[in-house]
Amino acid sequence: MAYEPQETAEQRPEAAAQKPLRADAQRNRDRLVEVAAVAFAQNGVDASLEEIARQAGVGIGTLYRHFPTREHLVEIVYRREVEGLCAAADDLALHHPPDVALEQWMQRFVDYIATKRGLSTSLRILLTTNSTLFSDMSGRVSLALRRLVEAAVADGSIRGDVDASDVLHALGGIYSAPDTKDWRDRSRRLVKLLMDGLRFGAKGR
Amino acid sequence: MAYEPQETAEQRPEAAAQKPLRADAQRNRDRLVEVAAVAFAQNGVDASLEEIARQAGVGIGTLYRHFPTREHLVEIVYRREVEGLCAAADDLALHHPPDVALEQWMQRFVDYIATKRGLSTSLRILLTTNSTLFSDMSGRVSLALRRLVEAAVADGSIRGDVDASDVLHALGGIYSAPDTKDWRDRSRRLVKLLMDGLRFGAKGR
DNA sequence: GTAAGAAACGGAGGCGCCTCCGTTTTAGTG
DNA sequence: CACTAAAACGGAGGCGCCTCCGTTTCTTAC
Repeated sequence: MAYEPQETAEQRPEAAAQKPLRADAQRNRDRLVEVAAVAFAQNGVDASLEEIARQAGVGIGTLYRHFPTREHLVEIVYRREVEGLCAAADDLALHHPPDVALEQWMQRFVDYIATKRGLSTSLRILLTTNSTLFSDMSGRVSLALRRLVEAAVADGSIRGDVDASDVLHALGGIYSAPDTKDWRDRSRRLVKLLMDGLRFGAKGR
Repeated sequence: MAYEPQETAEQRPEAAAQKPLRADAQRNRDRLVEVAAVAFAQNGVDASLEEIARQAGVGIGTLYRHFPTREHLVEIVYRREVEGLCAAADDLALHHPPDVALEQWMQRFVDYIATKRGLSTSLRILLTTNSTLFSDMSGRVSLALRRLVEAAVADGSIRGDVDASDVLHALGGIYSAPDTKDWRDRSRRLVKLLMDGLRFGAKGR
């Protein structure tokens, strides 16, 4: 049960430390993940693995060598998307005023959730089976959000009496909203509304 | 969300009220459930449905007509087994002194849990998806146990300062015990131990 | 009985899963 | 370069899933 979270990947022999892949292997692996991301978003996690292999231009054997089970592949795709989402936060912060960056990031968050709605069952299984994954990922997301919010507060473009967890909480409504046709539009409106609320009462109004 | 638990099956048009099956259909359905119970216990819930159909002497199409998905079949089997377990309580109560009836029933409970250990993942999914099923079934079990315990207490063959929930709680250890080879023996010993504790301090000691 | 319609049957067919292993590609080494 | 071992590839094959629809069996009414 004891676990030493400080040690680095190199020191842990069992995970993530594996030697660099051969060039062709790396190439194929990347393509598989890329194709899988699209396929899962389009057809849900039950998308045909054979089809994914075909579209990536590799044999089904190759897919299974890289990802022994469907869940492995789903997990990798999920991690990659969360990382993309967090990276976008930094990127937006560089190229926009803080409040705009925050708003755009939240819109991206909506898009991200949108692709995950079909996957809910399977993701839930994955996340209950592998709770490390969950805390890992939600930690990253809230960290990214925190930076955006704090920058916007510091800059005076949104009100000072809120923090990241308030905003995340407000975004929570997106999850629970019914799965209707207009879910996406509704969510976008919610983000706009939220931003108006955040901007109102800012120092510089 | 509102739900009216008092209404009978006949009054609810959508469920369980369906007209009696044709004789051959009923026969086949029963055989399928019976075979499936054995197959699931032996090979887990991933047992081949084609094999089940074959062993029941029907075509795969027949199986799918009766049970549109694997989960349907698993649910029916599960319900049937819980009902069998509860019925056994009444039966044992008729043919044995109360304390013996209780002990034997607990041993049967161990057997029942034993068959469910392989199914845990799939059952968990089923039970989280369909929480009615869960409360339904655990309600029945604790009711059956309550009758046994109360009879034994009334009769003076076990001590009077316990109730059904105490006993159920004590049995809880069975679940969490590690899944070793000797799990069953260990659990049987646990039941014997528990019974000794219950008999000790009874009026008639 | 028997005739007719309804209900149920069953298995072929098409697809996806995953394993296994003969073939090909890569990355070192002289 | 040329050679070789190791790594990676890929797809055939065997199995299970599930649907679809032509065939069989049951039930009801005469």
